[in-house]
Amino acid sequence: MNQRADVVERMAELRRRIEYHNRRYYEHDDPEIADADYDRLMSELQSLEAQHPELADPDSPTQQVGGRRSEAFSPVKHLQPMLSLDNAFEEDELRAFDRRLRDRLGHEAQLDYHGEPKLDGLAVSLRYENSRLVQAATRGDGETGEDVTHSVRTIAAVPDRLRGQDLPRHVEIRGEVFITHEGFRELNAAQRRRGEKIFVNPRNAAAGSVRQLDPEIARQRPLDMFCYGIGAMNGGPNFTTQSQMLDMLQHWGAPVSPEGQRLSGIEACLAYYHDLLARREKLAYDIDGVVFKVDRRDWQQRLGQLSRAPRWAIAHKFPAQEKTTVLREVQFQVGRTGAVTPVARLEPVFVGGATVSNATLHNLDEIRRKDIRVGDTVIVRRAGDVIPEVVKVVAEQRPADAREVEFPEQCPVCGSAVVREPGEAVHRCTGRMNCAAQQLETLRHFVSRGALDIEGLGEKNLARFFELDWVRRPSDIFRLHECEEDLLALERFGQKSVDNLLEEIERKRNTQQARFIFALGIPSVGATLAKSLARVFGRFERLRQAPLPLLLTVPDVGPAVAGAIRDFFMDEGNAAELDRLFSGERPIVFEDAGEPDVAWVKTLEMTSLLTALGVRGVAAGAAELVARYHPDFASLWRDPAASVRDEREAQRLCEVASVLESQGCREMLDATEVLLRDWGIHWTQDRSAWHETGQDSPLAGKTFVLTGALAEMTREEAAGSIEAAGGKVTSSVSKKTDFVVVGSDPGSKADKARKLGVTIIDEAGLKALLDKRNGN
DNA sequence: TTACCTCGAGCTCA
DNA sequence: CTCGAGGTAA
Repeated sequence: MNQRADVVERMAELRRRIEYHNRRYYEHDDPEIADADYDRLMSELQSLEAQHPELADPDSPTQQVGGRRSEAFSPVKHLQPMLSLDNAFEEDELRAFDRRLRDRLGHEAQLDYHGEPKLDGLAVSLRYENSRLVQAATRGDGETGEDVTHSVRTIAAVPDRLRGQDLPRHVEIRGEVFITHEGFRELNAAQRRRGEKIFVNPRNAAAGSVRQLDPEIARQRPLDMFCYGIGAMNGGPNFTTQSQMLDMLQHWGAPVSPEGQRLSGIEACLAYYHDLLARREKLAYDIDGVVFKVDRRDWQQRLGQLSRAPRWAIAHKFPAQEKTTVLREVQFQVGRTGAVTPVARLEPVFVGGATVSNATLHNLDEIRRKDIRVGDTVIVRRAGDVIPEVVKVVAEQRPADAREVEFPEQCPVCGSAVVREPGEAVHRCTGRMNCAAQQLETLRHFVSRGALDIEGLGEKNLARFFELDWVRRPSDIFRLHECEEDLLALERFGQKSVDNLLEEIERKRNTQQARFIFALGIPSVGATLAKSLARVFGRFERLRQAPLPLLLTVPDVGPAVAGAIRDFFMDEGNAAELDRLFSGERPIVFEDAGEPDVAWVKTLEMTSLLTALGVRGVAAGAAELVARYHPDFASLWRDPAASVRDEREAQRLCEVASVLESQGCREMLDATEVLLRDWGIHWTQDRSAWHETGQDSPLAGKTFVLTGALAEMTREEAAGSIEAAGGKVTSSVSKKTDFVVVGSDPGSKADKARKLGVTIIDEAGLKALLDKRNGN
């Protein structure tokens, strides 16, 4: 069977040739063959590998990420998510960070940190496999970014291959791509010479360059990079500190900031911060703060991370740049829900890398608090990275004719009364769908991305159609085809545009219920809640008909939200609009009209059964629980072995029990108690509370006193956990107290505990106790 | 909120 | 060539 040997040989040859051409391309920027020929080699190899899976090889070039011409901007999943950093703006916050860490680590002496400047560029993750750069990706949402290999590869500072021995099989190196001041000046000079666009700041120039499609343009741009961390890594050397890791990166040939320093203790960090702040102007590139990381890796690991940022690092931001400018006017914008927002129109001023001409003033209280008047000279900054903010008024420069801001009593758009609900900061226009602003905003929301997502119906076009009276409410969108002629007559609307738009609208007649519910723009119903409403009710019509108590059974729906939903559907205008959307020749059609959630149906049954039995006021959660796990309601009371799966559920069962108690349903109450006891829970009538009586809990029967603020939970939460574990929480320390849990800033209870010789533990100690009990 | 890139399509002039 | 839309980043 010579054929097989031939195949093996051909595959080896293909792999060799592809690797050779990869080297020419990647390392020497000097491809020898045309793309098409290269692709032919690649596809032949791919098809051979597909036919002979037993000959596949993980090291084959077909398995390499990035390939030769990875698809520009296609999504890339980071092997390890790219986290963001927690920010500190004041010294206090930095000190609090240090304190938090030392408490958590139980480390009284000072901590070693690694400090480095926080560059103002864009974050990029480089992926090296077998020492070769195979892929570069932007940060994206932290999980998934965009493939920018084609342009990042052209950055001189980014090595195509890592040097040295003991390299990892693969590694993600994280860093910041930026442009120096000098590079920026030269780039703009060149742009001007060529009559091309001038960039407003180095950051945008860098970001723009990285997202150039043509790598040759990127190559002309003075992009630079500093690396500061490692994501996923497989193999390679061990390192025990952040500083060591950076040394290692440098050793591999990756660019690392020369400003990085190891710092002992938080005072050294502050000194470092002030030093860099003073030298900020003299640095070759823009920085917007300093990053501090716990130097020891094992401590980093012990500290772990929160949802979005590691606990062991923080960015100490420089104060935002501020400028003064003149407030020309205050205008009032009316939003979708009628909220009237004051907006400052400012004399344009360049601050923090961008031109600011508008800034929200939030509400009337804010205006009065800052005593902002029209004509005032104000201090403006770009706070928290992006949103412009009027910091304060320069009182000395107030002109004699400065005007106080008068909040309109009538809506500036429709003239309806503007009211302010007691307890709310916002003013609202009462015009509802009679108000053009609210109509237009409603439409904008309806077609927006998370909603029906009608492409081609962007802000500009929508506003045009609105003014022409073609589209005043959502149902009009689906009648646009009736004005096809008029559409064609419009400026910049040819046959193609019209076809595309009408086809898109036609497509979006079919949609999902969650999108549609979100699209309606019911106050406090966002994308997430819309999803759960769709799931729970199964059919839109049921949601529409749902009475208040049913709405309240939905997770995350409380009285306010339930009321808002009810009000929306009760409104006659809304009802008529919905009828229009669902009637006619081609109504809105749901692709996912399904049956309601079984648990929810059971909840309803359960609720009505309890009601029939004369039990009133059963908590929604309890009803939901019972319904979910005991679909045959009656069996619950017959089968005490039925499982209750966790403490929350047990607690809810207790709620049922307390209702049963109050309603005098003795028989059912007894059954409930048996059920709870079976799970090791003792329900006490007097407290309507519950706790575990299990013997294996170290907390069982112990008495706790809590004092001081806890970092991770409130005292109430801690008390809840202790009771759940069978312990007891009291308010004052006595000889009978077993443990005193001391948080930060403890009161006199800690002293008393010391005097009485009661065991003192901290939050970590308490957690340890609780964990032990959860077993395992 | 602003700045930037890409894409499709219309507009304009040769 | 120019515009609007759509997307991304900070």
